[in-house]
Amino acid sequence: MARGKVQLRRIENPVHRQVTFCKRRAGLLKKARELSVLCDARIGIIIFSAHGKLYDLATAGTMEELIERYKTASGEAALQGDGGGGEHRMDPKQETMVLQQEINLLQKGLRYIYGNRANEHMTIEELNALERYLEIWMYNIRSAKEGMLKAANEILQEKIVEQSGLLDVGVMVADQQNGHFSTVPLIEEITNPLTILSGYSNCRGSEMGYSF
Amino acid sequence: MARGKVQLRRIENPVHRQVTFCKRRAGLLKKARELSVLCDARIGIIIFSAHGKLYDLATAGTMEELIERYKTASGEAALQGDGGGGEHRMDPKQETMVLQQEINLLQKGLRYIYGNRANEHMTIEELNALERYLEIWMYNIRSAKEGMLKAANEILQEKIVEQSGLLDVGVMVADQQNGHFSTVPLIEEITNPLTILSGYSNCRGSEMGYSF
DNA sequence: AACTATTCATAACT
DNA sequence: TAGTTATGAATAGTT
Repeated sequence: MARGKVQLRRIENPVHRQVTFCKRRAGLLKKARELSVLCDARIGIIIFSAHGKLYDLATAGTMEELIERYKTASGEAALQGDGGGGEHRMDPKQETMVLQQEINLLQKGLRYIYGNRANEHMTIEELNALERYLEIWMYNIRSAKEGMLKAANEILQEKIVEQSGLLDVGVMVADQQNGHFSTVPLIEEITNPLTILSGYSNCRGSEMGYSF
Repeated sequence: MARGKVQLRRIENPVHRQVTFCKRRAGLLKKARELSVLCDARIGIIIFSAHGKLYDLATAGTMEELIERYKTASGEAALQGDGGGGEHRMDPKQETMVLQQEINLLQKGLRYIYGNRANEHMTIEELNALERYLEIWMYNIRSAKEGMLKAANEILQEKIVEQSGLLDVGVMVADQQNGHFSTVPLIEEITNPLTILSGYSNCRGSEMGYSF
């Protein structure tokens, strides 16, 4: 790649080969980290040198998690046959894996926050991932509450349509703007399960115009 | 790398992110193949896109073989397994109880958000509690990140105390407004002291005495 | 998908 | 083993 075009075959000189291995290995891992950050991907790399030494990288969580997820994801549509790549879709098993990964991260986060930070180390990457989860959660939960509020108001509206009027609805709306609305009285009045639909989303809050 | 230096953080524009993901993924796999050939190495790469699609590469044999070899080489000291437990070095049992409660709620929340909402009912009280947890978490995580940034800045400050100074503060401010800052590469690339922002907006932390 | 202007990675050299 | 440099590669923005 410099001072002479590279020949795509094994470097015979052991010294050159070793030097190139170190340099290119570093370059490869750097590229992987960049790709992971830039494009929000999770990447695991396993490198065995010619002499059998292991070098690895896992940009999110642990290599074990990635391997587990890989097995799940590849096990389904393992009929690609090119041995060098393929694409797969999310399926229930894989989603379960993602879920478990998130739970692990959340538990780790809990220990980190409430426990001794000296005993629980989180990388900045894990913290960023956790923060992203939280943003998504926050959005979903607020959407769910909003939906509940809407449903509750409709029910209340029905119940009191022939009675005194719409006074309490205004209160509820005002509370909604605050991000909260009073719960216990509301819960006592709502007797049916509220199924909320806010749209399952992979989006993060910032992309949805939601500012936390 | 071309027509403008790359910013080492997540590409917000989804189209750009997708295009970059494709290009860089191809580049990464090419680099891996080259390294494998040139230096006689065995390389496995697992990539999960942000949307969960799997892309992989195994330069020798199968990925399964590489994984097996990885597990052997990485040592059997891998003792995992804290799935659902509050195994905790911290003594206060009460804290463990609280922790377990939170985990249960969080798991329920995950199932609720990602799973079938018809199978998982959450009361509005639970949603509110979850929201409060998330707010507290968000605060703690951002505090942790801030602390890391601060520590990194102090180290950087020491290293360059006799050098130029305060030029690139704007960059980090922008990053913080975005809620993210890039991680390892950042520390390597930022050569100026960085100013930390304190205080967060749009969050309620009244229970903790935080004003953000 | 194809095309550059640039930046980046690195082979050879020191 | 580490640092420098000339050069080839990768790729961000654009068409």
